[in-house]
Amino acid sequence: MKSSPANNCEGDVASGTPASATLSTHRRHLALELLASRERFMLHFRPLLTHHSLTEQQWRVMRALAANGDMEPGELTKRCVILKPSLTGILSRMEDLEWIERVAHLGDQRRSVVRLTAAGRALHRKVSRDVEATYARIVRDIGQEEIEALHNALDRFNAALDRLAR
Amino acid sequence: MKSSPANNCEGDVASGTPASATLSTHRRHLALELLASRERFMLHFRPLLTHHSLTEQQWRVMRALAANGDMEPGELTKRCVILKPSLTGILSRMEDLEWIERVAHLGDQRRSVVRLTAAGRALHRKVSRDVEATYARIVRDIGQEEIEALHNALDRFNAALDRLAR
DNA sequence: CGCAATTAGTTAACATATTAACTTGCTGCC
DNA sequence: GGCAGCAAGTTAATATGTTAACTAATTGCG
Repeated sequence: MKSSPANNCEGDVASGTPASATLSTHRRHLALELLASRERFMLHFRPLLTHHSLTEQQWRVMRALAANGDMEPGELTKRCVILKPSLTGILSRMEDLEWIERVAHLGDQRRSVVRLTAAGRALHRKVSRDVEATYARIVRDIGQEEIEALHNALDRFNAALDRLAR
Repeated sequence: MKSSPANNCEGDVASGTPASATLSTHRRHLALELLASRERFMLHFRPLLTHHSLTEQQWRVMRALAANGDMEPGELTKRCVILKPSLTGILSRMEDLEWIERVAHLGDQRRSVVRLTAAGRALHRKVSRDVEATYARIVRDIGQEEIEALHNALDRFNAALDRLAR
C-alpha cells in the first residue's frame, strides 16, 4: 500500500476489466455486514452459553421448544434457521444429554415430536435468566429505539425480499 | 405428561418462574433475525457461488483481496469475519486450488502475505460479474432506499454496541 | 387397489465454526 | 545478552453448515 508500485491487483492485469469496475467492488456488502453485526452482538452472549455448556444452536432449539411447546423437527428447522441435516445431529446430541426426548407422531410414522425433558426445562430457565439479564442491560445501555429501528429495517428488508422471491 | 392439556412447558413446573417471565421469551430475538435475514438474502447468491465451485468464505477472501490488495491473514480474519483457525484451512485449500499464494513477510518470520494468483483474479472477475448482476437486480426490484436504510440501521447498531464494549 | 410423485428425516462427504492449547518469532526491559 | 511476555498462526477436538443422495412413509389420483 505504500512503496512498491504493483502491490494491488489492478492496472497490470486490466485486460478485460476497466479500473472503474474493479473499484466498484468497494461497495458495501450487506451479507457481510449482517454477519458482522450479529457477531458483535453475540459476543455478549456466547460466553454465557459456553459457561452453561450450550452451543448457540442448542440454545435456539431449547428456546423454541420452551416458548412454543413441543414441535416437530421440520418446524424447528424453520424457527431456528437450521438445516435439516444439522438438526439431525443437534437433536441427537441433545437427546444424549437428556435435554430433549422424541415422542412418536400418531398417524405418521415418518414424523416425531420433540419435547423438552424436565432437565431441559430446568436448564432453559437457568440460562434464560442470564441471557435475559444481559439483554436487558444491552437494551438499557444502547436504547430500545435503536433495537426496534433495526428490527423494523430487517422486517422491511425481509418483506421486500419475499415479494421478490415470488 | 402427554394426553393432559399441559402440552406446553409452563404451569406445571412454575416453581421458580412466574408465567409472565416464561411468556416474555416470546420477545423478538435479534441475533436470530439477523441470521434469518442474511439467509434470505444469501439464497439469491449461494447457487451462483456453488455454480463456480466457490464457498461463501472463499468468496469473501477472494473479494477482500481483489478489492483491497494483498494482505496478511490477520487482516483477512477481520475483514472477512472469519476466525483464525478457520482461515488456516480456507487459505490452505485456496492455495491448493492455486487461487492464492503466500509470500514471505520481510522482517517478520511469523507473518505472511496472501496474494491472488492470475487464476484467482480471473475467477474473481468472472464470479464478480454474476454477483454484481444479481445484486443490481435485487436493488432494482426492492429499491436502493431499502438497502440503505438497513445499512444505516446496522451502522447505528454497531456504533451503539461499540460504545457499550468499552 | 396400485403405483408415481411427495414429504420427513437421515446419511455421507466435505468445509467451516468454536474453544483451547500449542509453536514460533518478536519485543520490551532489566 | 537474556528472559518474560506478547503476537501471528497452526493444531486438535468437537459441533455445525452445505449439498446431494438416500430411505421410508404418505399422498394423490387414475
